[in-house]
This record gives sequence, structure tokens and C-alpha cells, in this order.
Amino acid sequence: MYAEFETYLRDNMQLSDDELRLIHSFAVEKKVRRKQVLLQEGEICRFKIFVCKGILRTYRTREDGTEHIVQFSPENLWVTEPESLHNHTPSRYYIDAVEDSELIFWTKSDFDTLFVQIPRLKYFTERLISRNVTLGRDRIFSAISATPEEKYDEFVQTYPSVFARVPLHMIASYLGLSLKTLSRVRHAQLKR
Amino acid sequence: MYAEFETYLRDNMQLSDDELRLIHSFAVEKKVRRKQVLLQEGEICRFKIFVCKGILRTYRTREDGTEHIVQFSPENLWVTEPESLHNHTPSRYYIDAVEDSELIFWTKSDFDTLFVQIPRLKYFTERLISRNVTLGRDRIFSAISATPEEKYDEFVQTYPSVFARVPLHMIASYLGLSLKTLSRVRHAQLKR
DNA sequence: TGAAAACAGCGTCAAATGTCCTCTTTTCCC
DNA sequence: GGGAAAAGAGGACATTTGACGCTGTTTTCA
Repeated sequence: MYAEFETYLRDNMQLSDDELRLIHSFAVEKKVRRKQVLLQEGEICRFKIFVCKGILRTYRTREDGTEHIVQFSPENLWVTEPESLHNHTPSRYYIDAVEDSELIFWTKSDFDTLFVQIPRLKYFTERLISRNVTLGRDRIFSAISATPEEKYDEFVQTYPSVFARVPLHMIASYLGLSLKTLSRVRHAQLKR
Repeated sequence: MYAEFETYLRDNMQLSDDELRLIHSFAVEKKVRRKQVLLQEGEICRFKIFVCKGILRTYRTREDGTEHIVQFSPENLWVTEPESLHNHTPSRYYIDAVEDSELIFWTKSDFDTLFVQIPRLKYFTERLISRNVTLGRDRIFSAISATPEEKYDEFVQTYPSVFARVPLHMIASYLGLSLKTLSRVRHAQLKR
């Protein structure tokens, strides 16, 4: 499973063999089953995850128990709960597996060590955060301005691989629509 | 006007007098009038702004010309368009002043110089980004899960100073509601 | 200071959306 | 293999929301 990650590293950073070994030395590989929970609300998040295979989701619940997905994370993405990780505060989000998945874990302190020893890794991570900030803004803009149909179309175009693999009610949850509205949008599109 | 900023710096970082002078040496102060545009869609963003006084807003338009506000920035906040700034790409967002405002500008390259010379400033900025990521997530969660009334209440509680100073139609734009819905929510609350 | 623009409330109507329900098919898991 | 759970479509109905038009007030600015 580590092979996928090493490919990812080589594709995105120029690292020496020593550096690659160092990163590997802190990594913990783990296979999880569908629905397995990786982080519960109230827990303190102590890790960073890289998704080699599968899909994770990050969501939050309302008082009435409904789940609202803020993020899907398929292969080659990093997942953590930054707020909880950095501040050592209880997480307000859940993280679980949508499919059987293959993951690699690092603890925060190990990753901080890596940052010190491998500046390029730090730099790369900053670029990822920057991209995430941009995507987050786009998502907010879409959420406050787009029609349900536009939201659905954007999602399908932007995350085709996720779209094909997660149940519709999760897509509805991600988009902030009822399942009913989503199915109406889809139905209307069949006619066109 | 620079005094407010220096207070802010002293409150948030321990910096030497030399460091404070260095930061000052790159700063450009500017007073702007209400509605003055600081960044247009299509322009490349070349600056970071600190708001000493007033309120800025960051928004984007749809094809039909409607404006959708993704951020308000009152005193003591930093404003830029990170995507455009980092990648030297045309901005998809506008930034303008909601009130007459007092601002301080730095160019990207000057700020990068400051980061190198003052590690503590870099570290502090990372904390701010981290907080912004958290706030962004909260905003997404709210946008996809909350009722109009909840959105309005959250906004009033979270940003009382902004609430008191911007017109209602901008609040509606920020929350993703029509002005009509917003006024209905407000009307309903008067009865309680 | 006077005209124009911005702001915000209100009413009506039509459309969009959600809730609740049933029913069917698929998937999961022991 | 079989029973249970999950997924999703669809109908009926109530509610919410938005679009539009109109009005009155305040603010802005030339």
C-alpha cells in the first residue's frame, strides 16, 4: 500500500532517498472497512492521514442527528481535522470511511519533525493548504449563490470519481439539498 | 493610522523595535472611500491589506450580475485574494470598501521578504490561516445545514460589529438568502 | 439644496423545496 | 443462502422561498 504514496511523493516533490526513508519511518499503514470511524466528535485528533485507496468523509451532525458532509477525500488526498489537531481541542467533526480504504497515518509531532528536517515537505504542505483555502471559498460561493441544479452539475464535473462511488444521499448531504430535490434535479436532466 | 496596526502587532507578537521598523518600512498607508474598488475581477492581486478602520468586503458575481459576498473584513483583519496573489492569476473576486476605510498595503514580494527576516511573523500568519480554514469550514457547514433563521442568528452573534454597520441586503447576500427571506426572519423574531 | 440613488418594508403570486409516506431493488453480513 | 438493512424513486401535501412590483424614507453627491 505504501507504493501508492511513494509514487505520489515522487510526482509532487523532489526528495532524496534519505528523506523518503525518513517519512516512511514514521508512517503507520492501516486498512479500514467501510463505515469505520476514524475520528469521533469530541475526540482530539492526533493524526494526519493520507488516503492511498478508498474514500473518507468528514461530516458534522446537528442536534437532530442529521449528518452534513463538509468534505470527501478520495485517493491521494490528505485528511485531518486541523482545528482539533493544532489546538488539541475536541473535534466537532467526524471522519469515517465511505469505502474500504487503505490509509497511512502520522502523528502530529512526527509530522512536525518531518517539517523541520524536510523543508520542501513544509513548503509543499503550504501549497496544499493554499489550494484548500481556494476550494473552500469556491464551495462557499457555490453554496450561497448556485441553484440546486448548478450545485449538482458542478459536483459531477469537479469530482467525477467521487460522484461515481458514493450514494446519492451523501451527495445531497454534501450539497445541502434534500435527497428529494437532488432526485428531482437528476430526473429533470434525463429529459434533456 | 499606523498606530492601530502597531498596537495590533504588539498585542499579537513579540517583535523587536528593529523588526517593527522593518515592517513599517514596506507599508503603504491609504485612505479609501466607501465603494472604492481595491481589486477587480480579472485583475491580478498584488497586495496584502491590513484594515485599520472601516470594513472591506470580498465578493463574486454571477453571470446575471448578482453579487455574492464571501467575506466581510472589519478592523484588525487581513485581506487579500490568496489564489490570485500566490499564482499570479486573474482574480475571480472583487474587493471593495463598505465604509470609508483606513488601510495598509504590502506587496507580495515585500511581505515574503518580511517572512524570511522575521520568522515569528511567518508563524503568526500560519496561525491566522489555520483559523481561517476553521472558520471557512464552519461557514460551509452552516450554509449547507442551517435554516435561514439560524444563519441570521449565527451571523449576528458572531459578527455583531459587522452586523451593526452593513446594509441588510449585504447580510442577505453573505448568508445566501433573498432580502425578502431575511426580512421575514427579522420580522418573525420581533414577535418573540 | 435638490435630484437621484440606495435602502428597506410589504403584499401577492408562483415556483421550489422539504417532509412523510410507500414501494422496490440492491447490498450487506451472519 | 436468506433475512435485514440500505438506497433510492415517486406521490401527496404543506411550507418556504423567491420574484416582482410598489411605497416611503434616508442618504448621497453634484
